[in-house]
Amino acid sequence: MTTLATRKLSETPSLAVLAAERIERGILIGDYVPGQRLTEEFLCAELGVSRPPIREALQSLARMGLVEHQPRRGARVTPLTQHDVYEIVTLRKELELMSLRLALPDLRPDRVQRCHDRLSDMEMIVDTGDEAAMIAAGFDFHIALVGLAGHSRVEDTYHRMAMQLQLCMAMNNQARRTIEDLEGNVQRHRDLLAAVLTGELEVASTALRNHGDGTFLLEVVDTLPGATTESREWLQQLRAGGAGVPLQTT
Amino acid sequence: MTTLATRKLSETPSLAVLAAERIERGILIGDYVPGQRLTEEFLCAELGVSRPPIREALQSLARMGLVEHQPRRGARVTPLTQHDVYEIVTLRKELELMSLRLALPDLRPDRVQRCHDRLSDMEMIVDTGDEAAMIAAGFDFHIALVGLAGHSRVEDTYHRMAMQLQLCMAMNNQARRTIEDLEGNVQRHRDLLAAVLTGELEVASTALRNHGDGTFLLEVVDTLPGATTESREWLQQLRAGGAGVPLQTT
DNA sequence: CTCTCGCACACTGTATACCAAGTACAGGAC
DNA sequence: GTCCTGTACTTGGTATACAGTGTGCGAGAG
Repeated sequence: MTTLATRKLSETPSLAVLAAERIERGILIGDYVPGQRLTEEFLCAELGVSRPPIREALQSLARMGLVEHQPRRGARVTPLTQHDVYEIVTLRKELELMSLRLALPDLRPDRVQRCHDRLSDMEMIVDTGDEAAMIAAGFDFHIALVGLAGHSRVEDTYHRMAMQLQLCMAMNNQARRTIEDLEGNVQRHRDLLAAVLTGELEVASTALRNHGDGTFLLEVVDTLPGATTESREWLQQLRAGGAGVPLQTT
Repeated sequence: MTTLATRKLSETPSLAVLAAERIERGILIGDYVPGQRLTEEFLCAELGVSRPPIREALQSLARMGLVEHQPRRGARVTPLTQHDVYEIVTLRKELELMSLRLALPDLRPDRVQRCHDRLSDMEMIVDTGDEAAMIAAGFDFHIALVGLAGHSRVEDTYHRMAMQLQLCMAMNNQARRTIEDLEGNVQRHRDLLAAVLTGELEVASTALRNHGDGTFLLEVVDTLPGATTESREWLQQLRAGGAGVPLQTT
């Protein structure tokens, strides 16, 4: 057990934060699967910390939508429904478009630089071949992209959404599927950034639309429970218009 | 002190939730003003509960954006900047429009009913003359309106935003300003719902635009620190186009 | 054999006490 | 007047205890 408490306490990230990171990673990696109960006692033993920090971490994860809190029953990894996937994907598109609308009239050099930095991170990961890291880095890039708008609340919301989308991908991974080509993946993001930096809303939003859809989810999404009228309709449209759309998501 | 622990335990809302409600109310009423430190010990004494529930409540409020948590310094009521107000108002419009786009093609009777219910609540409040309750009820109505889309993540985000907007209004109240006419206020919301129920996006979004802007904030927003390029530009546009726009917000 | 009731266990929600570490402020030295 | 230092206050974390509730299992009835 542990390693958590062994990190130097002086470098201030609280144990609750560290615990949250660890659990989050466990969820996104697939160590903890959707529906699995996460009892406080178990996590205490696993991470070597006492209950209060664990409770705090679980709250934080609940806010990110990665775990669900049931009143006297504790927490479990959020079991996503088809409707959830619909919500996540539609929210994503909406937030990205809103950000572009806000950002394009006045692209700030420092914010653009942040995008380039995230792109550099991705390039460095290509060599390592670390697929999980590439996925995470891809999301960081998208967050930086949304950050172009300088709208912290939108960025926060996007961040939460990204976590949940990663959870979707984690479920997908279990159903066998990986990023086929790391370098190609980076190139796609490079192209997207270039399109955004033209400053043309039309160009940027088109690039965004073609960049990646929920298409990669199509295989798994049918197996999920919790279909609703909305989710079914969305899925139908996605299938109808999905020809020629790349299979990547991040 | 107290009354909190005296509520029957059997009806299960946890002490943390109750504490959060109480503190939230204290903030929105103006008992606790922006920037004020909220020490755990003080709140324990005030609410008659121990530290763990208080800490949990503060976390929850931090997530709603009503308090700010500083690493070793504790929590304080969020001191809003001009940029924050800009973000809140723009996010609001965006979320409401998104909801309408999603909802109008297929208005569900049960969700519409919920809007009517909230409207009824407002009507009942007219007689009591309780201004604070009217403000809260107004927000509940708007949340129900957003709920027409059946998109829980958008609704959640809207809810958080609404809390922060109420915080803005609380600041405003201190600078003297109240709802002039409760019945008129209800009527405005009645009209808005009617416009939405036409099912015409154009009609609905126009009604939304005219329903209430950040206009009521114009007096206070200048006194706030933290102006940015974005917030200044927004404010300018608001002033330019603001003629004839009602002064209400909720 | 199946269904239901009830009981024991497991876990959360809360309280309490306590320690370590960091921040802020006041007072003194230069 | 400025800088430094020590002290008080507060948070972050641990340990422990306990009550109440949900869960699952087993025994007994039909």
